[in-house]
Amino acid sequence: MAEQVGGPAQVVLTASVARRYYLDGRSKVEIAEEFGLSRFKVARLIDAARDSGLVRIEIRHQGVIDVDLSAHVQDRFGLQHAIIIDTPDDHAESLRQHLGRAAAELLSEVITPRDVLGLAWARSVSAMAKALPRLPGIPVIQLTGALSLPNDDDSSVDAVRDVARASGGRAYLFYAPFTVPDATTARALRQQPEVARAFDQLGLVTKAVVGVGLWECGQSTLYDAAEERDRRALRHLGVCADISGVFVSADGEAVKTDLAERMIGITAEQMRAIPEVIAIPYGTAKAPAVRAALRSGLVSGLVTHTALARALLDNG
Amino acid sequence: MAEQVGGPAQVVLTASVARRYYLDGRSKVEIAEEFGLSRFKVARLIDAARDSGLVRIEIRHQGVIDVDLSAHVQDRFGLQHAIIIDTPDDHAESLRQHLGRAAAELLSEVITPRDVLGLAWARSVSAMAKALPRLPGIPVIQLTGALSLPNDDDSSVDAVRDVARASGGRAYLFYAPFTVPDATTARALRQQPEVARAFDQLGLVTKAVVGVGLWECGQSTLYDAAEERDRRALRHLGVCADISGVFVSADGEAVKTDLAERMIGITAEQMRAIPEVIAIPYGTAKAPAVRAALRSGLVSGLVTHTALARALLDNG
DNA sequence: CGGATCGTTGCTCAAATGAGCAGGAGATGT
DNA sequence: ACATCTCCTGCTCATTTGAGCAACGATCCG
Repeated sequence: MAEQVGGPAQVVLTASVARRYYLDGRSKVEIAEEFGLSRFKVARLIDAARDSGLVRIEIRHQGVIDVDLSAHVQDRFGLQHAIIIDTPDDHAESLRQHLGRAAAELLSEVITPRDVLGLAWARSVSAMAKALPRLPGIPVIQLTGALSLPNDDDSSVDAVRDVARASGGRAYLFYAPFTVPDATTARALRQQPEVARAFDQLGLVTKAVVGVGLWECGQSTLYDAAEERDRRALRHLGVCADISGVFVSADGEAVKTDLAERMIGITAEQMRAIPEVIAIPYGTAKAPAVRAALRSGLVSGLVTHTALARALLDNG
Repeated sequence: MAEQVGGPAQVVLTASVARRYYLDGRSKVEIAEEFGLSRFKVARLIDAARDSGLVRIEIRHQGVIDVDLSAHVQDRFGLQHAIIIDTPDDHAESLRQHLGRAAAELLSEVITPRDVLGLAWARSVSAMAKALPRLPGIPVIQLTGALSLPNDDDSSVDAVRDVARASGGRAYLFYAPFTVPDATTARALRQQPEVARAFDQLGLVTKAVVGVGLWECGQSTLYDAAEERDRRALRHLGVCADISGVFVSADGEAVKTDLAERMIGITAEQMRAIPEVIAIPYGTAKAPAVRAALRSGLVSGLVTHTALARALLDNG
């Protein structure tokens, strides 16, 4: 870089040639004829122009997507899709809306009429559902029960209904909590017609959208809703992340838990069978969980913000 | 420009491909293999990236030369060389120094050991001479007499001596004024051995450096030094510019004048015979004169500053 | 002055590339 | 439902382009 290209006349000639080539799109042969040079000379001038920095090529996107970081993350973690939203925002609610919108765009871009869509419970998934404009008429399957949140009227059901309405396709939804007090109740609930009907479709799901939580206080709605016994038990088992109810350790292994028997939701195996699972995590604190989720191979798409993406790369 | 490239996934893919192509210098075939696309698809993505503005290519020079303007001027006026110095400066002395330095660089770039260099009298030529670092050992010919300026110790002779010293070549210099009171004196001076020896070389000159003046008060040292009678007479003859003593009209025709008989200097025909004549004008006021000089075809190289170059293009 | 070395130039040949085209999928109007 | 339209894809073939090479000229030393 920044080597010399010679004297002023040389500089002007080089710049003219580079302009004709890069900006006017002429071929080197044409340029050679125009300037009375050999095409080799033209090629060398253009190389010199690039090497010397006289020609500067930059790739950027005047929008919310950090294309470079997105590509880097996608490449680094071998993802099918990675969308990194460039926002300095760190307010959870606002972040969720931004990411929801981006995820909605991504989904409407990658979904085809032959897809079957699965939605897990997560606030970011709800945000996406609300931002979704229109979709082909595809079936939408609810993947998990819902957690009721104090300050929020969203639920897994709402998201499924929203999306099904946007698509005009069949909605497989049910009303059930994410966790129940005992395994028996859970089994009973799974027998319930609506639940059973939805779970029967699980094997057909081709694309799913999930959230990611870190198994720590305030970093996972599932953690926050769990009893202290379960929190501890799972921590002891090495649980690092919950991917909409699927537990994985820091090194990306699915972890079998007692809690699973008391949950209404998709299993690790079922999730692994889904060709594309898009996660929408946010907050730098969750970086270890996201790393675990990516390592597990369960997640193949990521929609998140710059700060978290950088955290992933810095120590990933 | 600025068309869409599709959804976020598309944007990220396009950016990745464009990065590999433009920044990493991979071939489209390689990229196609890497991303599992056809090479045609890759080509279309790259085109889209350019059209949409995702890839921006700019050509600039982080230096004093405005390469774009230079190329434009060179093209517009069919010049062999055009160097436009980007400076907001409008102080004559400072401008002269900048242009002198640039002209010196240009000269040392284009001069070859087989050239014969001619120097006319002009303050900008002196400035160039002072800035000249080294040159092949070529003959240097003085083209005109000198005008003595009140606040300036430079003269045509000094410039010739400076350059000859820089080159180590033979200097054909003489001590004579640019204008004399009558034609007889002028003829007598031309008979003078030193003058005659220099003028004998005129036909051999292959490159020359000259100044340009506008035939108005304060815009030409020759005008300022002339008597009121001559000023008027030449204005009546339609003289617009003096190119180191060669007079041309606004439409670029050489103008024959009585004054010429009282001058010690190169004629229009002799100047036309020189393959490359580089002019170093400055000051926007001189735009009409420079335009005339360019139109005359006597000048084939230009070293000047942005303001004057823009003035030339705006109304040229 | 002769010889060595370095950079520059234009060549050949194989690979990369662009223009234009035909087939197919999806959208649209009747 | 059907015909038509449009857009997208990947093909062929001719052109453009790059890598490496040998000849040339200039410069530098001995």
